[in-house]
Amino acid sequence: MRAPSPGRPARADALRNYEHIVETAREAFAERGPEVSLNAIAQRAGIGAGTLYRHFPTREALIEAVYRSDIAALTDRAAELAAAHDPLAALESWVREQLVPAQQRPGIATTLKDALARAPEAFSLSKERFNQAADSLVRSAQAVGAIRQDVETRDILRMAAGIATSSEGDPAACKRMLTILFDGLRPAG
Amino acid sequence: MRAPSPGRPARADALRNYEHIVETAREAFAERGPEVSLNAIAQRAGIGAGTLYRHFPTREALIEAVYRSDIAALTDRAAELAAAHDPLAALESWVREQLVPAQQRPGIATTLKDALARAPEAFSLSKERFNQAADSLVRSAQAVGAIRQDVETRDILRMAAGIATSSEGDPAACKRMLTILFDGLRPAG
DNA sequence: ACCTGAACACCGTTCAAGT
DNA sequence: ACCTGAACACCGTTCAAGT
Repeated sequence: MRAPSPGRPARADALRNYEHIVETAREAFAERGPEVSLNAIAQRAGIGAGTLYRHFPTREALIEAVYRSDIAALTDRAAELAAAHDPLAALESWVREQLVPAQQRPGIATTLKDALARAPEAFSLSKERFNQAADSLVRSAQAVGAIRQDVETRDILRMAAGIATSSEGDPAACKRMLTILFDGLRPAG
Repeated sequence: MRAPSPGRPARADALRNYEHIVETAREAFAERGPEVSLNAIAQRAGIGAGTLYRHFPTREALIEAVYRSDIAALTDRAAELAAAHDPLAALESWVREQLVPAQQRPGIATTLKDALARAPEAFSLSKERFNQAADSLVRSAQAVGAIRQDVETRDILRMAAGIATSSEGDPAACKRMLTILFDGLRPAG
């Protein structure tokens, strides 16, 4: 069993198609949501359906390519915050101001959920790096005793995802739930 | 604009079809998940697709009918727990032992999410009653100061839904997240 | 090597025709 | 009144045929 390896192709014309599909999909996801028909994306990009499917064997693969740069930005931002603030402030700021807003954009929640589920297999470098960045923030906060020891990084990511996706269009509710989450993360009394 | 009113029909043959569709759908959802084709359900029930669509104009309506009794059981259980325990124990027991396990069954999470979103319009009695039961548990716990005042019932339901659906197949993670939730619900310090 | 686009087996949904 | 089931416009996916 070989890995799907959805890498960028080498030949110039194939690479052009690949990039063009990703850009077209980005527009289509933004306009119509992440459930938009793949045939429609192919047609809009002016290429055959088979070309889309060879480059991106699953819808997931296409979504991943579209949001790869966003995942990378989240990863970079985590490192910046860790360098500039104390561990708890860095973690809280990252979740509240970067992760949750990102997950409220269509498509990216799916990607991050997938990152969380599959990263152990390390099939995608950007997802692996994302998980490591999140884990680093959490471990640092635990190391200084700012949050409880009996929590795992994926618990926080999952709860943040649940809050982000369930509070669509209600920022006040989102803030309330995040406050509950972070109060619940305090060291057990 | 008239309400869809997906009530049970009066004529005996139509009622028989209605009930048979619900039972067939219940089996199909359990076996194949809540995304199973409606045409497949109709065929399996031995009725025409049009009959299914007249009784249940949307997939949501069919799911609602299938899980109506489960919603009612959850509602009843809330009242029982409120009568038998102190408010915090009742709320915590209800969420941990009834609500979250229920949401982990396929289909019912969708129904409860819908209940939460639409209950203000009170278009379905069982959903309205469910929300009132949950609200009663939360208000009682707030009245005795057992949980924070600045939380709304729907925040708790949403977070519980997020935890239930994101922790599939990992009971230990589910327990950890529920502990974070309930610690976060303590009166603000 | 890579691409096209017709073709396949599906899907949700509708509606003329039946009883 | 209620039901049937063919028909419509789609969907994801594949693959022979081209370049």
